[in-house]
This record gives sequence, structure tokens and C-alpha cells, in this order.
Amino acid sequence: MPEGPELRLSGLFVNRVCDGLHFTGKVEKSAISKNPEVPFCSPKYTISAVSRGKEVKLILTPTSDKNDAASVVFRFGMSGSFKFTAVDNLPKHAHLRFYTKDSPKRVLSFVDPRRFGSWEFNGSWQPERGPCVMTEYEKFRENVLKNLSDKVFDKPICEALLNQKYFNGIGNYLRAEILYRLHIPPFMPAREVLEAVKHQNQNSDLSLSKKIKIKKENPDLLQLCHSVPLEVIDLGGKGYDPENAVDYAAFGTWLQCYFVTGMKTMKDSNGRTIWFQVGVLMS
DNA sequence: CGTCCACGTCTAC
DNA sequence: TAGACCTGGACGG
Repeated sequence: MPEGPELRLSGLFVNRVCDGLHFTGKVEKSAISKNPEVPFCSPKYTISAVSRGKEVKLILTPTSDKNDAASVVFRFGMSGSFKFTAVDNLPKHAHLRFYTKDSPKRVLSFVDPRRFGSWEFNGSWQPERGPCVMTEYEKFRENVLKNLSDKVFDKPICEALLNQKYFNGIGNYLRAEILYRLHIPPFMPAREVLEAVKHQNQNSDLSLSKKIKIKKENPDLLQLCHSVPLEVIDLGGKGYDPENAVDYAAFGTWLQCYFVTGMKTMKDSNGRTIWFQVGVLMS
């Protein structure tokens, strides 16, 4: 379940289910996972989460000494998620496990069938990843508009949108939905699209209130990189998560382009499928 | 049974 | 810029 919204929703999920709970003992890793052991052990600790783009960090805090807090930073690959279950109901593919002290004994698991996900003990946010499109909007916007000379922006806009140095949190369904909202041809050069955003940004003949009104009614590409992911979070489910039929139905209804009947698909230069509106390539 | 496809990085030639 | 890394679901024969 893993583009920015799913990572953010996972963090919120952890904070909700772990609120007021205590965990204990060692952190267990499955034998098959190639990710590192998590050498943290405490008789009584709490878990909280924070997310940034396509990463989420769990903070493990011993109740005895909050200065001994440790953390684990996760990336979800194509299939990562957190689940909270009874100990005797451990999910398949639960590769990292945190056990509660409180009864009934439960377990918070990092579940990842395909094992493309990764974690790092006491790691920091990946330094090459840019500001979060959801939680650091102004920084995100500035990071893009100040670096338009980067060769990343020589590429088609649909490919640039997957670059996590600039669009931390955007993934394959979000790029399709965002471009669709503005009817932007996916293979337009990114710099061309973004220079127009920058120019629009500086257009200052109008009053402030008029500018705000225009911004609200005609959000530009970078605003949509923020607001479209937030729409997914506001659906209240888990976003892209086929496992929950009700939430997945709501997500499916929300999609306007990706996976939608009648939309066209192509492979981008990295072999990833881009969904877009029929006719938009020619317009 | 087989082939294709999937929400993403990684590293090796 | 290809593969590599994986499981599993959908669909075809």
C-alpha cells in the first residue's frame, strides 16, 4: 500500500493502535528477510510514528528513560504495510515484529510479501529524498522551482514526477491522477511545464485576494502534488490497499484516471505504465 | 499449468 | 538503461 498517502496513513495507524500501549522485549526479525536485525530491547517501551514522503519512522521509547529512545526508518517497496494482530494470528510475511507487554498479547508487524521494502535501525530520512509533498509543502515547492536547471527536468513530466529528490511521496497512481486533473500530456518536457508554473507564480499584477482566489480555483501542478495525496488521506481508509474491500472500493471510486476504463496507457522510458486521458497526447 | 502484471527502488554493466 | 529483487492475483489454454 505504498505511495506517500499510504505511508502517512500507516504512521497514523501505528499512532492510533499503539496509543497508551506498552511493548516489551526484543524486536523480532523473520529469518528470510535480508534487512538488518533491530538490536533494541526494553522491558517496557512505547511506539509512535512519523512519516515523510515515502518513508515512515517508528520511535521506540523506553518508559524508564526517554533518552534511550531508538528508531527504525521504513521504506515500503511495492507491498509493505503495518498490521496489528493477536500474537497467535501473526500475518504471513510479517518480517519485523514488536510485541506488547499489555494483555492480551498483541504484535505490531511490518508485513511485506514481496520483500522490496527495507528498514534501517536508528536511521535518518534518506538524504537524497526531498521534502515531503504532504507535510512540507512550501519547502517541496521551493526545492522544485529553485532547481529547474537540474537535468531531471529534461525528462518528460510523468518521469520527473517519480523522482524522489523532488517529489518525495509521489508514485505511479498519483502521477497519473495529478496530470489528469490538469490535462497535461504526460510526455511534455518537465521543465516546460514547471517554468510555466514558476512564471504564473511571479505574475503579480493582481491584488492579493484575487491571486488567492485564482490559486484556489486553478491549482497548479505543484499544488496538486500536495492536495491530491491529501484527498487520499481524507478518504479515511488505507488508500491503495486491496486487502480491505470497503476501503479499496472507496479508493477505486476516487481514482479518475489510473486503472480507469477508457483511459490510455503507455510505458515510460523506465518501463512503468503511465495512465492518461485519451486525446491528451495530441492536444 | 503458464504468462503477465502490480503502489519501488537498487546496483551493476 | 537494463535487469534484479519477490509474491500472488488475474486470466488464458
